[in-house]
Amino acid sequence: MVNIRDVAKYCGVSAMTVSRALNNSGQISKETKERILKACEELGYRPNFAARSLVTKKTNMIGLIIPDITNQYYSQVSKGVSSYLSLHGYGLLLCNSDRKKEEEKRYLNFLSEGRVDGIIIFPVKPKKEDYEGILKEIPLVMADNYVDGLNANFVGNDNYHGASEIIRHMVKQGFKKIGVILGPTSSSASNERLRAYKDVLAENNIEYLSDIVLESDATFDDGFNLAKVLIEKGVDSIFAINDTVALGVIKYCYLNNINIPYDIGIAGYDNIQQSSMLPVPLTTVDQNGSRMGKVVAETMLNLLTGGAIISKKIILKPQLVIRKSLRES
Amino acid sequence: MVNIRDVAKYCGVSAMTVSRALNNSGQISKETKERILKACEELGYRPNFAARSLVTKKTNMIGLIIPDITNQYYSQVSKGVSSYLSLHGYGLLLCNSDRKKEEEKRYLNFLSEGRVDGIIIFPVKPKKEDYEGILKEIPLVMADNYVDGLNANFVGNDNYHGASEIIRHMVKQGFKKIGVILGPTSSSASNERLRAYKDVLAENNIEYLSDIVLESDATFDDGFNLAKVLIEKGVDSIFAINDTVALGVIKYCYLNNINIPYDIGIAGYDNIQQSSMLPVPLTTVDQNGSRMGKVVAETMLNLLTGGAIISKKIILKPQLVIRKSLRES
DNA sequence: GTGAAAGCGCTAACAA
DNA sequence: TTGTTAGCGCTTTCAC
Repeated sequence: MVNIRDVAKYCGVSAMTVSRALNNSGQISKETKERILKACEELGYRPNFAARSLVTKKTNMIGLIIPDITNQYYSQVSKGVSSYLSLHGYGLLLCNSDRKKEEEKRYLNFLSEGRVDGIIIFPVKPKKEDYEGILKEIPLVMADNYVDGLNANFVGNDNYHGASEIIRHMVKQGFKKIGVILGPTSSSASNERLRAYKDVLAENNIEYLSDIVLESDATFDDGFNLAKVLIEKGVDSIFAINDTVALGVIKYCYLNNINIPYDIGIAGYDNIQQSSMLPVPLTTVDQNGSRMGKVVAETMLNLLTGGAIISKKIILKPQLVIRKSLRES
Repeated sequence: MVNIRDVAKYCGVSAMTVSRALNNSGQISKETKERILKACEELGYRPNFAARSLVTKKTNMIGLIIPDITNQYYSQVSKGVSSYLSLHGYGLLLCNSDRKKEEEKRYLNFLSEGRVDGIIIFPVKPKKEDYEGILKEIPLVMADNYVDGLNANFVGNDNYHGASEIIRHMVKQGFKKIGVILGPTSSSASNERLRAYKDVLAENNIEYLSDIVLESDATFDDGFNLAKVLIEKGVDSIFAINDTVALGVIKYCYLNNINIPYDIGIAGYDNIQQSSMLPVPLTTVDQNGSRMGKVVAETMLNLLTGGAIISKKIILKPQLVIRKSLRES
């Protein structure tokens, strides 16, 4: 592997001059610069990342920890992050926590060896103490699940708003016994949506029944399995914590000849691409993962460059997407 | 940031001894080792990645270049790669080329600064000369699109086999004028499937009509737009290069009240999760992205550890998944 | 079983 | 405008 000194020797200059040519730093005559750049081409010189980052203390890398890359919301987030970073000369170190706390911890450890300049995390069942240590060591942006009392930058979706909108729509469509499939209790997103659910029921004088509000790990299989439970309890509709769960519910209905939306109404959350192409298109809430990705990456880079941070807490407004799974209006 | 010398001083030993304790290398008494490890805990010491990799010339990082992370096949591949790497102490540097050649090149450059120990690439419109240079510098595993004459490790899906199976099934179901939406001409996957298409038609004495075989960039929108073109040409069925394209076709049919499978038969490729949950479930070919991810990562690590490589060219067999979009058997 | 010296490839700071 | 020196934090080599 050819190094900076080989180039220097080849050009009859010092290593420092080559470094300057490559980094546009300091004063350097146009001719020598061009000569050096040409030599780098010819010799196939590539600056050594480790050496550079050892001295500059910068990696131009950002770590992204997400629960599940095969979930479309997160893949959109990843794409948004990736595009924004790439545009600004940064690389992405992707960590798929698989919704496991231990994996998340392992990755946090892995990243904290100085592999990245900052960490963006979409945490699973977050607790304050999990992130207090790392927060002192490396810039951190948290997303989706707010951790109370943690002085970290946060970008969230307005879950209360999104859920209120869709539940209100459900009530307006005439549904009265609305079953819910939540995410884990430690998920603030899930809790906010539950709060909205309760408030909208109260607004409409509908009794809250805790036995038709179920907790889950927010997977497709959970949707499939819990649909059975809820339907046996006589709900007239189901609000799923995300579209993937809703797809599980829909699969159950499909296999059991339960008509959507007349036997049962279904509402999702996320607006994944396929939601619009179902037998009965899914009414859902669009969180715009790609926008989230961009914003979270932008926040990170602002943090790194010390640029003005408008707010330590950014809340994005999701949008209700009305389709046919809650009957026609 | 606390470094190895701080730990050494704290323990009253040399930096070297600390290094040994951390790496299980060389001889070291059990007591000192434990004492040092405990001190590392206490001081919150984290080994510096850059310094370590500067001397060892290892990063424990693998770069993955894929066309589009929001495509489910690639997100499954990514998950497969990620899990396997994580299991073996490696990290994943994800590069989303966005199906753009220039992005791919930029990433290749970025990675070749010694940021990773090896590169796994799912190339877009690959040409031999694009990879000859990089191949000399860093271990490379190519996937999906074979590049003729390039002496690189390759993992592919048997596209000829997969396409033959599904086209044969189409013919058996009575379809005679089968329109095709291909990927780019430079994609060997696409070309192999086209070859299978031609061979199966010939086998069955069906004339090959080049005007119902269209090229595309393999996106959802391409499926939607080209469906119109093909249907106006009077095809009785469409074989889409992937499920995403097929979903585009299905959306077109849905919006135009064209009945699947009676007005038109649809076949996809990839078996993404949602294919089974469509109004009319999609007959497709399962490439098992997660298995592909695992195999490609395994090949990479074998390459790095110099372990026996069974073959430089691994071909995985995909599986025909029969559902209802080509009528019931 | 442990330590001292050297150096990985680069850039910051200062000197010329 | 260019060069010299030093050192980033670690491991390799060799000596004890």
